[in-house]
Amino acid sequence: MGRSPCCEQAHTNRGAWNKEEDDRLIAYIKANGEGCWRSLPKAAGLLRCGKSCRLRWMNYLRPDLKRGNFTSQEDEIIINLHALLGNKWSVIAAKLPGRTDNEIKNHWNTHIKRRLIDRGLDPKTHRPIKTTAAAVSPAPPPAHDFAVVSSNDIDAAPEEGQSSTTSGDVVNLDLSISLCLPSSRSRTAWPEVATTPPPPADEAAASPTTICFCYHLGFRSGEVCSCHIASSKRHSLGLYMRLEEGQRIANYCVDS
DNA sequence: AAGACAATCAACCGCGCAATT
DNA sequence: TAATTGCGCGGTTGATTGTCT
Repeated sequence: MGRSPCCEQAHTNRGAWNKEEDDRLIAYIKANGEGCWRSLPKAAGLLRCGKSCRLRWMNYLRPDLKRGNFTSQEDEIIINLHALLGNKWSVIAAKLPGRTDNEIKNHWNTHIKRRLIDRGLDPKTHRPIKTTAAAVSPAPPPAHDFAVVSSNDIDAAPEEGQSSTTSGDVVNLDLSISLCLPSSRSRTAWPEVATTPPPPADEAAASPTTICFCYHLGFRSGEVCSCHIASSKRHSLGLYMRLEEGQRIANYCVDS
């Protein structure tokens, strides 16, 4: 199955956007809203492909975007969500109002990743980096290979202004988070927590193997997953997570 | 002052998926 | 059912800016 190019490359501008192009795009979307990106450039009088227009709007021109440096609180949220979700930048961005997936991805790659390495943590798995002996041992289990955590293992929430992850050996997670399978719209496999297909909603609510992150991350039903378990039932579910030896869990709530 | 190098981030690319034809 | 289209995502690139020597 062939795939046609998204636009007529020969007749489109590329590279950095200029002020006039930005103004045209803003004016058009203000007047007409976000519609069909493919037809937008022509309608707006832009020599850009629709994809480029969408990217420019989403990542730079949207009025609700928050510019400027990431706060330490935002960093913590990113780290926690990345530990749970991996490189699901769009999902992470959905929990940080005013931030885009591209911005978060760049911030991760340029700042946070290095900071984790400096702390001796593998930025992919969020676990302590093993020394040479580990190089010849089998690959470590995936970051999302979870086990049940008893509530007795939970530390109190960190004091205000105190970052539990900065202590190095504390895993900073929202223990009210649970996980469900991704929606059919999701692009790639989600962390392999639930290993069986999702049971019907009623059954799922009672099953300890069917848990939903998304609800507790503040997403509405069906927003990022296909789970429709009644919200009242989801609250009774717990977090399943594997701990490395010596690791502790600090209670941390993503929703402020 | 100038060149080399590193860091940053906007923009591009290719792909997967769902919807449409 | 297969082909096509459009959107959105994650990974990567490259231009710009900052810092060091």
